Amino acid sequence: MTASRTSTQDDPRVDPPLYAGLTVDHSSTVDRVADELRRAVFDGELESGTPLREVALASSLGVSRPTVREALALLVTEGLAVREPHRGVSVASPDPDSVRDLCRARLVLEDAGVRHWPQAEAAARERVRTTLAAYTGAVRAGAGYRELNERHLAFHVSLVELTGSPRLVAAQESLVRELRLALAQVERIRRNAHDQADTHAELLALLEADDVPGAQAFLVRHLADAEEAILAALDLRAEEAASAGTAR
Amino acid sequence: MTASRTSTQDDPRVDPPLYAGLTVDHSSTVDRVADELRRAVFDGELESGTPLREVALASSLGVSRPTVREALALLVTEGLAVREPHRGVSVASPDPDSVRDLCRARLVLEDAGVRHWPQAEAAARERVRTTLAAYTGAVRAGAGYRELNERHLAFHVSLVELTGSPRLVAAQESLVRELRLALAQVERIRRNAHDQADTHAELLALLEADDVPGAQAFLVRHLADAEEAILAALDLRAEEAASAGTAR
DNA sequence: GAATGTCAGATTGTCGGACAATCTTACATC
DNA sequence: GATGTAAGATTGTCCGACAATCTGACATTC
Repeated sequence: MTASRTSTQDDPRVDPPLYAGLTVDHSSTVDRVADELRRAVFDGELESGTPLREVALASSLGVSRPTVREALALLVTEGLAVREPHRGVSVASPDPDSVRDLCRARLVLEDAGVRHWPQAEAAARERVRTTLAAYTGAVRAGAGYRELNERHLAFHVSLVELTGSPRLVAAQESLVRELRLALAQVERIRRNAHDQADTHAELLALLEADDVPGAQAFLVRHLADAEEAILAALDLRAEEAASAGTAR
Repeated sequence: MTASRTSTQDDPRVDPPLYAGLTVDHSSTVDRVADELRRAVFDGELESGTPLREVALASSLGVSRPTVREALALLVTEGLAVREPHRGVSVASPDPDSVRDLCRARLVLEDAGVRHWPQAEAAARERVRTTLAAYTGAVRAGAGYRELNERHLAFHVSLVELTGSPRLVAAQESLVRELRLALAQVERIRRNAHDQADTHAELLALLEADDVPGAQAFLVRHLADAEEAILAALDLRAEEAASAGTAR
């Protein structure tokens, strides 16, 4: 309620629609620390399970302990880290059950978005097209697997945006964040992202043809495939970790 | 991922299934402060828009400012309060757009739950029945409107539990929390909750008959009615506030 | 008279230090 | 082998302090 504590402020006092494109960074230190931690987690610099010590992070980042604490609390509510009372927070470790749940949940949200396609606002439909174009463009440009993941997940978020519901989009973004964590942990080993640009183009084609049931069925298959791929990679990663453990 | 920082811990070290029913309150001071604030908000003690000053709350609750800050951060992430940079946090004020979004979003989640009825686990189905029974029981017992709201919303959460997805349930609980806030603000004026026990019984009957499409259609109507009722009450409340403002 | 500059008060954002409570680990004891 | 004890580390909570920022009132300038 009373949403939008966002940056851009359209103040009614300033009459002319001037001063567009001017923005000031209103981010707090806590936000920047949280951003840095997220980046490190997504980039695989922080392996899953790694403890995030408050004092160490504070001195390392040049901020105070309360600031780090607040940032860690953010990560915890986002599901990127877990807090065990009196034991501190550590990077969350994706387990198969979590991945399965993530995929089931996002199927519900993305399916809702696809169903809304006919009634969706033109702007939302256009956003689906542009995010897909950005994805395929990145694929053709031979972008790194991290950027490909970004673009890929952005497309799936844009599907939920078809519902026009900010809260559903927020929920999807939360799911995608956790998924990104899982992917980051997986891709520390297999440093590649599937090229699924064609697959997604096919999905969009079905939508453009107003074939909603077809798009739904397509989405079900696509997400099932994705789930299977992630689980397989996760399994492979667990095996390697186990063999590394016994070898030691 | 690696969920459950919950209270009950099933430790594999203790062999006999003894010590059941023994629990220790592991809640932190922050949690208790947050609980108290939620209660005050839901009970209408704190009107929407009321600023939540850190120092005042700290001295009033007998805790330190950092503790209050952390609790307020929790409320903000839950959507029960909003933080404006350098201006502090205040109780969120439900506006019509938010209510519409909440209803649209929960329709997606609850509809997903209803669709899952045939494949849902027996325990989940049983939970729907028990929460409905608790609701109707409370209605017959002439419970207060607060308890009725609790039971009513619990039923709608139980519908999402049919999906078997913890994350979807968490999302629904978040939506319901915001809805509770809106209802609390509305009911400061009209201190009554609709008796919708019969309506919900009808929904369950459709499910028991495995008439999923019927249940879906029923749910759409029911949620549309609920949305309309809340919006009307909200409108009425806004009018009273306006007239009170001009009268002063 | 409207826009702008300035100041004081209030509140938050961030910091540093401090201490108690708790967990872990290792060691000692029965 | 189970239990008790001590040390070290880490978190949970608190206090005090200061800078940054917002608000509002007042003075200034054109």
